[in-house]
Amino acid sequence: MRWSKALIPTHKEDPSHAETTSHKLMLRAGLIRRLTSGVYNYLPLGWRVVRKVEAIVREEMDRIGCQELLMPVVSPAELWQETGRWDVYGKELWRVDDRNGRQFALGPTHEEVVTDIVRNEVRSYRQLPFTLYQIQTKFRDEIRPRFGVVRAREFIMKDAYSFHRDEDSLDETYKAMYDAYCRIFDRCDLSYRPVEAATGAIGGSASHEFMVLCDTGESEVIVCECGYAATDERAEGLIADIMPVEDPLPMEPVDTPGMRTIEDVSEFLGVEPWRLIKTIVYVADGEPVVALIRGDRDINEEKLAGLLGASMVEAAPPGVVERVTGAPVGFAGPIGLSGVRLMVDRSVEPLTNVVVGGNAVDIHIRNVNPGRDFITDDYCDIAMIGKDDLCRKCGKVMGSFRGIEVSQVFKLGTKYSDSMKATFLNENGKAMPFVMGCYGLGVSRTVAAIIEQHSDEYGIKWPMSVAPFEVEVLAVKFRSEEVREVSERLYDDLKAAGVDVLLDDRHDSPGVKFKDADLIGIPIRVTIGERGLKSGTLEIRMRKTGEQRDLPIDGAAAEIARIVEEARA
RNA sequence: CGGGGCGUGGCGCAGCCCGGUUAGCGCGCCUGCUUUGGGAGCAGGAAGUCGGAGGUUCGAAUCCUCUCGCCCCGACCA
Repeated sequence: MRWSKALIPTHKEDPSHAETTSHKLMLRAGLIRRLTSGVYNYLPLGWRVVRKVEAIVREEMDRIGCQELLMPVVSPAELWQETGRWDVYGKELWRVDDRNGRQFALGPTHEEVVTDIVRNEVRSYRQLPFTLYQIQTKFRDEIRPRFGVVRAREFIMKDAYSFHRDEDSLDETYKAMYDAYCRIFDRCDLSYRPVEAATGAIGGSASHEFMVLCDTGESEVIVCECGYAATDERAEGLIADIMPVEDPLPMEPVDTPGMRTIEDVSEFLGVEPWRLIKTIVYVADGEPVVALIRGDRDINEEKLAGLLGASMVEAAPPGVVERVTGAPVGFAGPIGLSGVRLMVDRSVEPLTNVVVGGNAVDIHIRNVNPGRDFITDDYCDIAMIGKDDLCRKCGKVMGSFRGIEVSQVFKLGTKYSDSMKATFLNENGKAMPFVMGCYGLGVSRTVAAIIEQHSDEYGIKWPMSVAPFEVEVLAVKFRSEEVREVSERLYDDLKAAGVDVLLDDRHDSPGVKFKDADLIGIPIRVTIGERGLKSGTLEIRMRKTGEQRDLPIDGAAAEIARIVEEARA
């Protein structure tokens, strides 16, 4: 490609509305342009990178025996209603109507569609297992798109779905996919970490996310030196017990007029928040549930939903709270409740003489003792992880880092095959639901993640494996016949050698061309100028290390092609 | 959805508070000449319904009302 003919619109100044490194550089280097909030054009340079990443993904998917296919972006509402996700997915599911008012979803993920294919086409256990994948534009109507393509409403994703006769077979593919993902991110030269993850709206029994380490990342990961790593939504920890040993005192109701929050009550009664029990009423798939946790901690709704086996858990509306507790919001407590399931976090167990809501207006109760004043069958973990929590595996204090979630894999089990009645016949002729796994990888997000980890104050430093071009031939003073001739010959020779090469043949001043070269970050820059030509040399410079040296013009193309070959992943 | 901010040639911004010639600046773009190893110089030039609608006024980029869009923080969320 010749720069003079290419659409590579670079900018000298940072765009005013971009905050993160990758967002700024993708705009400045002419990789992307915003069309509207959370929706981007991929310009030629950006698209070349996307294609390189896709190629790596395809190679690694094909290597473990996956088959590529393409499903439609648009799918009918009925399919989503079969699994209940038409309602569960919420506003993030981008819905559209056709001219007859029929409803459709723009696919955010394709479990329903792929399961529909498989239930119609696959009959026998002999055909199992297999994995289908696609690379496609996905839609999620994000509540707040941000950071350029990192959280976009329209983005490019690789999604794969595996089908099995049993859990063992799923485990095998899950492991193979996990390993393939490691190879993909290694080849993209990313520093990443797989971590245990929550399953969220996709559902299923186990899940990992691959996190690219990055301070501006949106996700928080909890890690322990023993090797434990999980997202903050998923992480389990031991909440340090700070309750001193006390003798239980008799319960005592107290007037707390208008004191509805932990903060209010804590201040009003002069007790620390951890000496209160927070009581929250939820509605889980239509059923009210009461959750208890130490007053200074928060409930993790994700964990609560998991333990209840519910697909949707949300804070109960005031009406439900009143019906369940007999009091308006702000005075709920565990004492005297009946006919409602009680979920008690482990942090409550060691508490003595604490304050709870009195289930009556303007009343709280002091000196409540779990086990004596209310009973639970079992203490569970429904706590949002906290800063000083200890590792459950080794007991040490855990740390955290921030990251960009570039992919997530799930063991779905039969969640979708059950609700969509997707079955195969086993050896005994019995209809069994497919056991499924699904495996997403954000391609466009991966591109941004690579930039986050590979840039400096001057611009991007592409790894060879994903660079839009492998070599840039920078002709200083392209008007000079000698320079032009050598540049053109090198350009042709490199192309002939199968190297992706960009020739900067613009009639601009050297400064402009050097700055642009640094900005777009092609791994190898070859500078051809009158200065070097006098001694029969050209200069080769590595963007990543800054290392540079002169090469004799004769044989330069072969030498450069060799270096490129060596650096390809 | 709550809070904050911003919409002025392609990009980055000034002007607005305190209304008053043809709305400016830097970069970019076009033409010509010179220049060519780290964002060149000179000369000439094109390009803006000041986000949109309504209002106040003799007069609105500027004041008022409504509206649309964009960004940030939060809530939320594979």
